[in-house]
Amino acid sequence: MNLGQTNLYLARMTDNFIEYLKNYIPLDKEDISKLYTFSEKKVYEKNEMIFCEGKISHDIYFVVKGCVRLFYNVHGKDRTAFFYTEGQFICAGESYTFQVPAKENFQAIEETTLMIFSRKNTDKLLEISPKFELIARIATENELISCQKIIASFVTQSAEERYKELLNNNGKLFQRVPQQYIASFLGVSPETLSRIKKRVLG
Amino acid sequence: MNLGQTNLYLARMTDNFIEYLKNYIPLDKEDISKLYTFSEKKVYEKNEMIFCEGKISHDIYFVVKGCVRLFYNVHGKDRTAFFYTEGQFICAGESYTFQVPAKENFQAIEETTLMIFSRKNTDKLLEISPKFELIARIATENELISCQKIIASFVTQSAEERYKELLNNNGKLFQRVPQQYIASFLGVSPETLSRIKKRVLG
DNA sequence: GCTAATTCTTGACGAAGGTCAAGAAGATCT
DNA sequence: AGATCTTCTTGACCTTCGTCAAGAATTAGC
Repeated sequence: MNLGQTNLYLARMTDNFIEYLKNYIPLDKEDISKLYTFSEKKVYEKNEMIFCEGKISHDIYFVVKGCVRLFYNVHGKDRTAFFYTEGQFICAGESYTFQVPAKENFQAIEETTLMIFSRKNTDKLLEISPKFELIARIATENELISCQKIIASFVTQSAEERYKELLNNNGKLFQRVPQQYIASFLGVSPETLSRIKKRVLG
Repeated sequence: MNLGQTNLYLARMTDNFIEYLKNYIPLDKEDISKLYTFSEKKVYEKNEMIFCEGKISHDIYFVVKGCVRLFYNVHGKDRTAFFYTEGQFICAGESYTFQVPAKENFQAIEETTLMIFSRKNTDKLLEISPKFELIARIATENELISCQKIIASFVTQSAEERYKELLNNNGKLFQRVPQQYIASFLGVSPETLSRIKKRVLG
């Protein structure tokens, strides 16, 4: 791939970012230019760590392309709690909000392009225009809704039911995410997920 | 209790509501008067249903006094997923945001006083002043953080560990909430919680 | 394309949790 | 306070899941 192609590729990815935000609210050229001024783009390679537990989070990330997993460290083993794909914001909420050390780890599962908004820049954007405040609120609301659904699934469903639902609603995830990560997302061991799969798919 | 006492009591409860909001942001007299104009206070008796699944949610609630449980109906049995106490907002997020039928049920566990904000009034408040937009965003952020913690606890902890943590961080809940509700919140049967209790407390 | 890692599957076994049922303890109502 | 209803506890049994270990399949690196 030559440089010209690479630039074209990155330009398209950046457009995706704006397209995703336009789902929330219309943006004019000035808004878009401000977004670029107050953000930074970064490409992470497969398995690269984006953010590690113990640090204080100063950034909000937006997935332009790729897939990120959120995992926690439990007695040396890691447990995946969430996946972020194109169009989603990533943030270690408690650490970012209250400036306490984070328990979260974020890792790129595949080559992943993120827009990064520092706290300073985010605050500036929120001040500049109520549009960005609205985007922030809607993005937060959407993430809250998906978190509430996950909790509901833990309280109301068996591991097998959660597996079936994930297969129906987000089956592509199985194509891009190692099964062991999905297992812990579903709250079971890799071996159990393997057996559930066999049982369900025959 | 005579009428005079009742009014005094309700006045104090209402002040609590404003006090809680002042934790988010300073409010002047005009803000406070607007909040009263665009909300309604209602007292629910013990075990009274506040909102039932299948309906479309048009309201956000704020707990002034009392305790509310969120539960889902699973094959005729109910599973408690969350408790709301003084100072928290309650909302059937997906239903309220996208106007689809809700899966959530909200029930008062004790006599409970709520401030009710209709969608219409909420939108009006958000338009009137960026202060209310800020309150909305912070309240949403806080609920998101607590949801993320719950998911983390399901993914990283055993039922016994979740029990111990709840005992440490929110032990009062055991004084006001029937144990069977806490059991399903922890993701286990009432019998299992009973055994965990015996094991942990001796 | 071959080798070396890594990941996934399978079996065996033990630990943990669910269910049913019956009795104890606690709450509620008049 | 006594009767009734509900909730909590306990035991027995069974199902499900986790763990360990070994082999199969897939992926990654050279």
